[in-house]
Amino acid sequence: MTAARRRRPVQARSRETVDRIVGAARALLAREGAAAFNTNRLAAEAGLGVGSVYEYFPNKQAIVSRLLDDTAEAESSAILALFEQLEGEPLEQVIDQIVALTFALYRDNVGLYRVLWALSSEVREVGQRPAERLIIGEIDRRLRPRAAELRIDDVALASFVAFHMVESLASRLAEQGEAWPTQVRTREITRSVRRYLGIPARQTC
Amino acid sequence: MTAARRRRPVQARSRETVDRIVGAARALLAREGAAAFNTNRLAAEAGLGVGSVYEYFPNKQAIVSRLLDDTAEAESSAILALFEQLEGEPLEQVIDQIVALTFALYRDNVGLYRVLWALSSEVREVGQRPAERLIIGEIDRRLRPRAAELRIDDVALASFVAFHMVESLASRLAEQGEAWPTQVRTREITRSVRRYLGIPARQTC
Amino acid sequence: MTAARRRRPVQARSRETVDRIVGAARALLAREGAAAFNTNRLAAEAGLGVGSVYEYFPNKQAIVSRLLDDTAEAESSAILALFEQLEGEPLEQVIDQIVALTFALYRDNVGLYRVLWALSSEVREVGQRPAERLIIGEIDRRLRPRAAELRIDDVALASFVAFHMVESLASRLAEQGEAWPTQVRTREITRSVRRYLGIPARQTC
Amino acid sequence: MTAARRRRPVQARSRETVDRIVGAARALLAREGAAAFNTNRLAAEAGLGVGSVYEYFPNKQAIVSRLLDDTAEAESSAILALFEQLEGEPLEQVIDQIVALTFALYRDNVGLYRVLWALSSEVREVGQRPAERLIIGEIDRRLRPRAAELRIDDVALASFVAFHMVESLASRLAEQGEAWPTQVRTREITRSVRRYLGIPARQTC
DNA sequence: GATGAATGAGCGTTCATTCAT
DNA sequence: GATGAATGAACGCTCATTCAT
Repeated sequence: MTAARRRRPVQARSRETVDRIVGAARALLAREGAAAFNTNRLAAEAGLGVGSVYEYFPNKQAIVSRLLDDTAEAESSAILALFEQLEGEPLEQVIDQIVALTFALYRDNVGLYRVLWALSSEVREVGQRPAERLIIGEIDRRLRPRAAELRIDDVALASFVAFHMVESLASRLAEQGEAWPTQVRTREITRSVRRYLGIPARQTC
Repeated sequence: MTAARRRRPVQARSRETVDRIVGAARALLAREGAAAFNTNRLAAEAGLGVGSVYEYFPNKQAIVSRLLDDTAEAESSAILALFEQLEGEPLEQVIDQIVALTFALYRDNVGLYRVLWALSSEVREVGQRPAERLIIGEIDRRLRPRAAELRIDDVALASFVAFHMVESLASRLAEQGEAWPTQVRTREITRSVRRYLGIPARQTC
Repeated sequence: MTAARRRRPVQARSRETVDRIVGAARALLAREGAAAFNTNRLAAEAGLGVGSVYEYFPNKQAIVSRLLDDTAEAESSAILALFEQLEGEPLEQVIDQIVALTFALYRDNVGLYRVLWALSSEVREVGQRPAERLIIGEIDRRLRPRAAELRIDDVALASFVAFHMVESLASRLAEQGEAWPTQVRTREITRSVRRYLGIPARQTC
Repeated sequence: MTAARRRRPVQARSRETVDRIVGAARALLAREGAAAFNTNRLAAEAGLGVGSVYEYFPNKQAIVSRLLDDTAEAESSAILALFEQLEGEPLEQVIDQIVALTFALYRDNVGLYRVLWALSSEVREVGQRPAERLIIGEIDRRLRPRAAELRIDDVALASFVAFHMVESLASRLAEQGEAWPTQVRTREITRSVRRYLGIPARQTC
């Protein structure tokens, strides 16, 4: 237990320093963009020496990857958590809520994503991202029981399209804050997926 | 007229050189990627001195912007030409053809776009791109007469969403060549927009 | 005596740690070369923290110097021991044996010497190395009684030249394993010194 | 001819710049040692920007190699020229002159060689250096006709040993300016080779 | 207008050394 | 005495940009 008490703070310190670096990277990127994101500035932003950054990350690209992974992980785990929470709820409800959450997440992170995108030339192909596969799987699982009723031939394709429809419309509409209010934009995304999946709109009872 | 005759060749020469630079940039980017794209390599690829490149472009970013604009312009003018050619055709037909063309364009250019995007961290806001506005305007113009029939409240929003739905699904599905055949993917995009716009599936009733 | 008994183990511990560091340095250098020889790697190799290395050596150069000294000391003490063992033997015999030993030592250590030399740009002048002086002194002592007979004017010079002739030919020939067999190479070095010193070839007259 | 006149100055300029870099490298190395030899200091010493250095050399190591090659080339061509000039002269004469030249060359360059040695960890093996092979070949060519008379069994071995004997004694003795005068030192090297090769000393007629 | 040698700020990265624990 | 996380000066090298020709 003494050993544990001794080792724990060290690990905690490490994690803390890594978090400081990642946090500084996020802040720097958000505040000053990709052009200002260099290892010396990053270290300064984190309140560390450059060497310390390299104590925890093998190179600059690894920091970008970490940021990319962290952000994707945060988003997908939020979405998967909501899926879980909505287990058993009717599809209509699920769509409403997932769309609202996706939209909110994009509104907060789309700038960061853009910059990260620009920094990592070697991006994983769409559809290869593990988080994406999990979410599409979740959609697939809910769609499959109602496939016949909704006249969906290829559930995998429908899930893929539904996911990307929500994700890309959310990202595109997230930037249109001046043209339409939030509620209008989310309702429009909801309507898109519902109609795509052949789910009758609630209002037309 | 004498003056014009004298200036014309010079301007023609200029245009030609600019085209050579832009062409070389496109070729270099396609062949060796964003990392190899620097002004010295570009000048060599274009068969010019570096100085000559700076005679026609104030800086590197201007070349990237020009490439971005040229590509967007080529795409949108192809789409706008198709719109014009389909003037008077029923919406159903128009959607089919435009989707097919958009998908084909994306399949060919998505690599170049990715690389250009990575190079220009300061990208114009979505919705600000002039080509995009023109296409959305074209959609708007065709949608407006049938707005009542299709129960579309906000035609501008519907046009925006329809455009981005096609564009983003095309870009996402363009990379899924191994999962589904081309025809299946384009049909699915077509179905998405049709359903979104409330156009009944049986196109030829 | 109590004080001595208390200090001794501490000093013994110190010596042991120093030996561990020096041994690790030698191993690291032999295994991975000069480029991989840095204080962090060395500490890891020695199973110590970097700080501990600095407890025993003021800086990196001191470790290199120590290694250099240790190796030179090992070599020269082997040679001096052989000289002592051959006390009273005829010069011809002594030369044979010393050459054979020198050649063997070089064949084993030339790689380490090369690497150490590359690491220490500030090397002592030739002739200043204490071990060298001792060996040259030993040669001098044996040569002096026979100086008249061998018609040697300047015994100090002859000793210096004889030493360096053996040492440098040994180091050069040590790398020519593919061109000539070991016995041929050592015989040639022996012949060189003998002739230089004017010792007639038929050793056992 | 106009083209030639135009191109020539450019090539001349290039060569001049390369020479400036090489000269600066030599001066810097000689004056401040290996530790001060870095690309920025070198560029400053040459009165150029760092970039210009990299216009002519792919990396730092290439400059060291160039220096090494230049120095070896200068030395060996001086020696080979002397060999040529002494064509037909008796071996005794040749040895005298070659030793004197070698000694003089070493006295001037031994410091530079030491530093270059330290900078290039990946040094060519002894015996692999092309200049060395040429000189040994030259010795071999002169020794062969007299091999029987001098009772030399293996001319190749004798040439190798003679070369390295002169070279290494020259380099070792070059640093002993305070112990013995130049003439004494060169005479001792000459005596060494003569005796090694079995050539009777001039003085003992 | 064209050239390309020259530039040098600034990058990513290393590693000898320190010092709080 | 031991530790190893933290440091930051300094390195090798790149490449957008300039300017004398």
